[in-house]
Amino acid sequence: MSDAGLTLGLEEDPLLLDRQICFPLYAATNLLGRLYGPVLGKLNLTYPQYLDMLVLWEQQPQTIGALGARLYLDSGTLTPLLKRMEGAGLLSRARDPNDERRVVVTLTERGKTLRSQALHVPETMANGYNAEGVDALRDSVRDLVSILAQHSTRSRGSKTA
Amino acid sequence: MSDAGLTLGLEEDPLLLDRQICFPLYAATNLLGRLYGPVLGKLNLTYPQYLDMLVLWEQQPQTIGALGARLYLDSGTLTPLLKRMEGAGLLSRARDPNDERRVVVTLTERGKTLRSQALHVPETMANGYNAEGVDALRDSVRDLVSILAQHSTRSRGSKTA
DNA sequence: CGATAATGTCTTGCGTGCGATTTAATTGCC
DNA sequence: GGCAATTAAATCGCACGCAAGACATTATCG
Repeated sequence: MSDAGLTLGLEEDPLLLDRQICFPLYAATNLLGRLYGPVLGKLNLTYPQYLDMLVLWEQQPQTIGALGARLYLDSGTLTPLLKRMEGAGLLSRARDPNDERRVVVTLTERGKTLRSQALHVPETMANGYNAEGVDALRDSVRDLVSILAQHSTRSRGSKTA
Repeated sequence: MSDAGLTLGLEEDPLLLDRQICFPLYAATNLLGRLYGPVLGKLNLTYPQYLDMLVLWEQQPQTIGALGARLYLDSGTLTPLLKRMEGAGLLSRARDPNDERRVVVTLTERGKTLRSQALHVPETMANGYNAEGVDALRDSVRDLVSILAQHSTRSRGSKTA
């Protein structure tokens, strides 16, 4: 109805794109995925698959639920993703004999070996940027993630803490 | 081959998930989208559609290219998205008579009116978080975005600067 | 003026993400 | 032991996001 012309100096338009925290995060994620794409493509990995491998290279085997807790994803996303990676020969999926509800993901030799080829990815990506402030930014965003995760009903809260 | 056991104190494993800047950004974006979802659902908007509307509420009409430059997206993403929004009656799309290559996006009355219902979204989302540090974090991520955008061949660089 | 290059959008194919539902297995509870 | 509640994955439908290519329009250059 009105033009909202009553806002004086103090309260600015809350809908300005540049006031949102969500937009830079959204844009940065998209841009980063675009930059990672060609580099990871040489390893026949997509961006989410790469993140999955990072988790598995750290600890392995792991259940789908544990992977999801770490990456803040659920089985609706992970199941098809892992099936593609299984098809690519990077890992195998099998029901946990002790609890047939769970599916345990195990790296194949091919999956383990790929790690050596991935070792250069971080520095390739960092090429050109000075790491100044990046560490602090990463920690700040990580703090935001932990706050957001608390407010999330999904992503099973089976945290270690 | 080897276990990479030669890393002494100085150089840690570059593939640790917690060393990556990309992962918190990825997780934060996903979590944020999940939190925005239900709120925006009441306005029959998705998260990317909401960002689109933020741009259009600021300036309108705009070409698809201009929208893409602002959101760091290309027409491959925007065209189907805008068609859905057109189908929802929020906007109209028409070729620019002065340059038939361009498509100009114009808000309908319904699209303009929706803004008043969206005004409460930012504070609804911020509910619970203290804005302490959020502004600084937003600016830091924005700086990262502008750096990433420079390295991106896509997202037509027709910047105002 | 005509051929060619550049530009802006559309289309296609594929891989996520997510809400919602379904199915199977385990836990609780009596 | 038996049955409801809970849990873990899988499945389904939909909406992105992107690379690559197709297409029409405009600009450029000889």
